[in-house]
Amino acid sequence: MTRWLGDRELQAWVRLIAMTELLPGALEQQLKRDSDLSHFEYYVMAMLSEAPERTLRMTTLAARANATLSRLSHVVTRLEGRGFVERVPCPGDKRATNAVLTEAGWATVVAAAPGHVENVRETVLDALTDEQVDQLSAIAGAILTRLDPDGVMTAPYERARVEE
Amino acid sequence: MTRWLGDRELQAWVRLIAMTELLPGALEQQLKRDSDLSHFEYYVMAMLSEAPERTLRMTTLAARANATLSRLSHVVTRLEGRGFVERVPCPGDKRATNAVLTEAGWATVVAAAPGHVENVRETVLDALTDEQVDQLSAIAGAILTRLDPDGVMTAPYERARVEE
DNA sequence: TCGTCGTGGTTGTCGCTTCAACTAAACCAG
DNA sequence: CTGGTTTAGTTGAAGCGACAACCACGACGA
Repeated sequence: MTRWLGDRELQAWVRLIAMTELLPGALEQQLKRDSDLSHFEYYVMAMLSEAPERTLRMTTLAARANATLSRLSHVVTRLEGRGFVERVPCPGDKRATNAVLTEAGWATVVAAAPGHVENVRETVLDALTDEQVDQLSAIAGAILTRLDPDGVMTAPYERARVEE
Repeated sequence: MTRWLGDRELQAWVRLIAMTELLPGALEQQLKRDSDLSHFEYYVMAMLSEAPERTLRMTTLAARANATLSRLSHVVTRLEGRGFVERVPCPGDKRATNAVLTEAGWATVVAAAPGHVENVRETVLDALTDEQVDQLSAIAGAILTRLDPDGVMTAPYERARVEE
């Protein structure tokens, strides 16, 4: 016997769906327009920009960006073509590949960041009270526990950040 | 001067991103596996199943499913090929097309629904307290105000629902 | 040191979404 | 009722992601 959704559950659910459907588009659009990057490309480069040496193993980077290795590989190929990232064979393990953010890539992320952050503020954070921001954090955290039990994706942010 | 994100804001943001990245995949996977439908296909058919006569104008349906007309058109073409939906010229306005859910389509949604709802419960609702469900509703509502000011997408659900 | 299994990564193909162009019908001004 | 604009929808090409097949290297037991 199925437990159907009550009114409040249904409302929360429908809104969540609508949000997850709409939000990516909004981010995508701004980044594409202002910096000619997809959100995923931006995110990948952002992860690299914060890594020591601006370098990360493909596998690690994939986990951080929550992508399959395949997806990442394709994207890195494109980013490499645009001169934003470089592939460097990993010394020590010859199977492995390191992705390194180039100077041009760094400049691109740095240029894209303010607009992106501004967009995030406008569409999400500024719409919420401080209290709601914390609630959202807790809620998303709880859901992620189901979705991504190992917390691979958010792990690097769980600790306090030093700076941007 | 950019207002960077504080720790709590950053945490909420990263988690939100992770969630919006992971959630669609989780839904997709279950529906694909159990009913051979994409979430979007399911949603389109679900909208039709609740409409009077199981019929909706393409434009209306697109708004309800938060899709472009183009995307919807392609999907309806595929669903038509599988015998789940039929296109019927709209009497009254010869420009318009009505999409109608067939008997087979109806049967398919009805069969898919319980598993889908169960999945939604498991991955989202059961992870939250009753209080959090309401908070989520409010938060998503606030964000949607920015994302979709006219509330086209969620409108049909804003009023109390009769049943599933 | 050889065979086997597991890991890290790449590549090709297919399906879906987006975008731009296009058709056709309705509306409307004069 | 004529020409221009808006609305409704379709279509084809192009790009991206998922999946599966694949290769290369490393680890490990015999």
